[in-house]
Amino acid sequence: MNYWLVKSEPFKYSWDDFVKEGKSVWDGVRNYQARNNMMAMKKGDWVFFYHSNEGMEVVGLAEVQKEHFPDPTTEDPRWVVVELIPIKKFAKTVTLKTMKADDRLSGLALIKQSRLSVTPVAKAEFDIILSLAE
DNA sequence: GCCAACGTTGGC
DNA sequence: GCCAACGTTGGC
Repeated sequence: MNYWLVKSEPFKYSWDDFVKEGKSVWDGVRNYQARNNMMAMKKGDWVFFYHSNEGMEVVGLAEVQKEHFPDPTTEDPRWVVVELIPIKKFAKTVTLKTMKADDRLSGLALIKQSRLSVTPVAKAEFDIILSLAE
């Protein structure tokens, strides 16, 4: 069981859009590191859903429904997608500010590699963020 | 809106 | 294969 974090700009695709559709094919990733992370995702892994640019906070929890398959939005075979389903919206969102201020989260890939759209989250980090969200 | 970080491209 | 130029992302 692994843990991840995906980013989306809420004015393009928000948590509410995600819930409305009931699932999401995470397409459009054109970065090798992010792609590699998606390829490592297993069905049942948990995924934080983060709003970048506006909000800058973790808003909810999702789960990997389908492991990687070719990105239907491109002919290029290098790119893959995963399918995610929403699990729950957090009672309290966890802002980037909060995470940056927490020493226990100083190693978070989200903070260290702010431009990467799909990042791994360690079990310990996952538990801390989850506890901050409840 | 600015700019730092960083990935990608292309000339050599 | 190096590196400068350029484009994109995302925090502030």
